[in-house]
Amino acid sequence: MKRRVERQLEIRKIILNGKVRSQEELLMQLRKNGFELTQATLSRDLKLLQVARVPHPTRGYVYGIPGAEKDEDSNEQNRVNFLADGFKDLQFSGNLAVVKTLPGYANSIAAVIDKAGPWEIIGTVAGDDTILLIQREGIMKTDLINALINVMPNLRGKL
Amino acid sequence: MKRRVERQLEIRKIILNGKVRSQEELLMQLRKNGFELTQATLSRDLKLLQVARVPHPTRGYVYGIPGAEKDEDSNEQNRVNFLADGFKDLQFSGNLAVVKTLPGYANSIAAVIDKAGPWEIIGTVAGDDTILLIQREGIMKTDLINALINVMPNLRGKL
DNA sequence: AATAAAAATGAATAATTTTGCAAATAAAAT
DNA sequence: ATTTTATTTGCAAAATTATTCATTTTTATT
Repeated sequence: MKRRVERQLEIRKIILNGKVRSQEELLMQLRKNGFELTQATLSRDLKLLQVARVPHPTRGYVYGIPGAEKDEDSNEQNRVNFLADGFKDLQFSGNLAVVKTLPGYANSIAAVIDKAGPWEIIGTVAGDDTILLIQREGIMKTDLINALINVMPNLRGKL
Repeated sequence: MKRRVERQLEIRKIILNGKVRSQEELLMQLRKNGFELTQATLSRDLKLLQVARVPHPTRGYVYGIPGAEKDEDSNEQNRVNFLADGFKDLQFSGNLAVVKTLPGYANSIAAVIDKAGPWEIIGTVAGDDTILLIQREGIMKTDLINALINVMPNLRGKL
């Protein structure tokens, strides 16, 4: 399962070089660089990487990454790390904790938390960019913070 | 030749509201708002406006304007006033406040609140016609109400 | 190591978007 | 006002991209 990661890194790299007009074109490039795959897989990769096809004044359409500028990571654990980048803030009120995220990240992050199912958190409710965490009675803020770090190591330092 | 400009402005507005997943969907919205056109024309408009279809972590694909995020300002205030019309009711329970809105307004209104980020409110979770506001510890109801009025002046009198 | 479970992939197909072209509409020129 | 020129649009077809389904490959478990 190494190939997939390498491939997506390569895709990012090519995209950031900024001259791809279609998936077919990108596919050729990838094959030239030794990656075997079909357009179907490429489409899925692009979706995962959030690469969009944006209209370009002179070149018709060009693939590009709206937000990012950097490169690296992708795979299941890295997906979590990646999602952690969407984390913005954590605040408490009574037995509730409120996580603010970048738009659209709340559900994914909440899903990660749900899946891990830390004992300290008895449930989550996610909107688009906000997650409500209901913490178990008797839990201290630091316990919950540690639980989150346990689920998403990358959060260390952001909390 | 006025219709085309108006239409494209309308498209921008709808897009910036951020919930369009396909041209068909956008087309319906436009028709509902009194614009007659086909999907082909829409495609061309989107190209002109440089609106891209970007993969969204949770929503599949969403149309958006990569570069844009700002402008508005004068329009922004109008948008806020407009959205305030969707407000229906406010009730409290403990450190929570529940806002009821017309169907479909919750997310937009919550977004306005989030953007303003009043100190009294530490987070929001929005569904379709309901917004949950988590208020900071030690805040009184009147404080929260005033914070809301501050964010959306038009609410004065409705609260 | 064998088996079960989960994830990734390709082929084919469906869904969506773009575009060539002719017709309609608007603007400019006479 | 009429003709000429340029712009805009819809239709239908082409091009492109996304997804379904079956299969293979990888990862986890016993």
